Amino acid sequence: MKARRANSRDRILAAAADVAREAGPGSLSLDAVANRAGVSKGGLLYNFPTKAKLMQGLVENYLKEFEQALEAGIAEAGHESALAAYVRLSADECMEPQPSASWIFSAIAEDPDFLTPIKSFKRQLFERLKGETNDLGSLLVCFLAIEGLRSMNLFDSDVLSEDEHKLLMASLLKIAG
Amino acid sequence: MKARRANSRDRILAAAADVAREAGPGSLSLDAVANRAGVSKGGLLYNFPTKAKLMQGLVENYLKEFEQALEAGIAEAGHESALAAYVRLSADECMEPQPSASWIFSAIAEDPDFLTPIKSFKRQLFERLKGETNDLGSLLVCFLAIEGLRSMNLFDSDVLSEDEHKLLMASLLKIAG
DNA sequence: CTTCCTGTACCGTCTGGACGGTCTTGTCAA
DNA sequence: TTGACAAGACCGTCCAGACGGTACAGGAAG
Repeated sequence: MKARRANSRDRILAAAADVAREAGPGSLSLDAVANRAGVSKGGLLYNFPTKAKLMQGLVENYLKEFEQALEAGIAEAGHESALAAYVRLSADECMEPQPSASWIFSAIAEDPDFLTPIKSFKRQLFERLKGETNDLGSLLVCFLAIEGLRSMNLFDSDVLSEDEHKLLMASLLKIAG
Repeated sequence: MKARRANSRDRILAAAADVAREAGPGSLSLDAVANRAGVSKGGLLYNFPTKAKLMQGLVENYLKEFEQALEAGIAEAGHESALAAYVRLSADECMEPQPSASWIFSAIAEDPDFLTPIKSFKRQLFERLKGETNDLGSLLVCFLAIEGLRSMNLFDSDVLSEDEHKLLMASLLKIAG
């Protein structure tokens, strides 16, 4: 066991996400995160020597969890296409009222380059989906629509009603095949 | 003549957008904007008494210009659907390599509520498009895909190649009818 | 003894904003 | 026409506070 009270690194990461969501991305300060995580500022700085490292940790953690969920979704889907699995996964994720990733805005404010890993991950995902279909146009539409859904969730937009959300998902799954 | 050197208010707004784009959304300070606009900080504060007012001005200006472009696009489209005009407009806008609106991240960091007018504008737009079609599913897919495209542009994502971009637009226009 | 962490005190920088002053322009009575 | 003056537009300086980050003395656990 590495830590006395269950991995303080993860607690800090979770706390940072909480602070960003509840107090707004502009209020993500080291002090606030330390307080929220039940850790002293020194302890925080011990795990993440700089704010940039914290952001980087947030990004890496996000990508790791996303990848796991995606693999699980694809494995579970069985005969369905990977695209369909991705659609389902994203739709479920975006159903939750909580944006859950508004820390991204803090990261961008810190340095826009923090997005680079996310962008390359998305490109990889797209390439992968591309290899499994012969209708590139439909894939593009689907992929981008999901991207739009994610963006709306990120911005905490309530532009779509629940019914519309469901209809959208059904339409996408029909396109995805 | 109200101002000596041609509307300093607009110059400030443009300067703010420039700073956010070039120095990053986290570096959008009043000083930086004032310098960029060729205006003293006092002069800036005269036009926008607080940073929040500046952000508000940015949002309102953005919405105003968007609305104008949209009306022009629709009028120009003639027999085409409003949705198709919206698709074209957005596609053109997102072709430009410059994100052009990264100040939005600064606004969110300042206060997420600055997005409210944008959200309600989007909802209005959606309702309007809804009234002009009988295929809600297709509208949803189109609308969300455009949203995805805008988000990618905003995040300065180069996930899509130019060819893919064109193919996407063609597919969307086919769906939009 | 080392690892991991706490707590506190502190520093330099930057920021938003308040403030008083200054220059220009328009108005209007004489 | 001119001179007085008010209002508008803008400048430059100053400041309290918050922030990221450092330094260091300690303490519990293994």
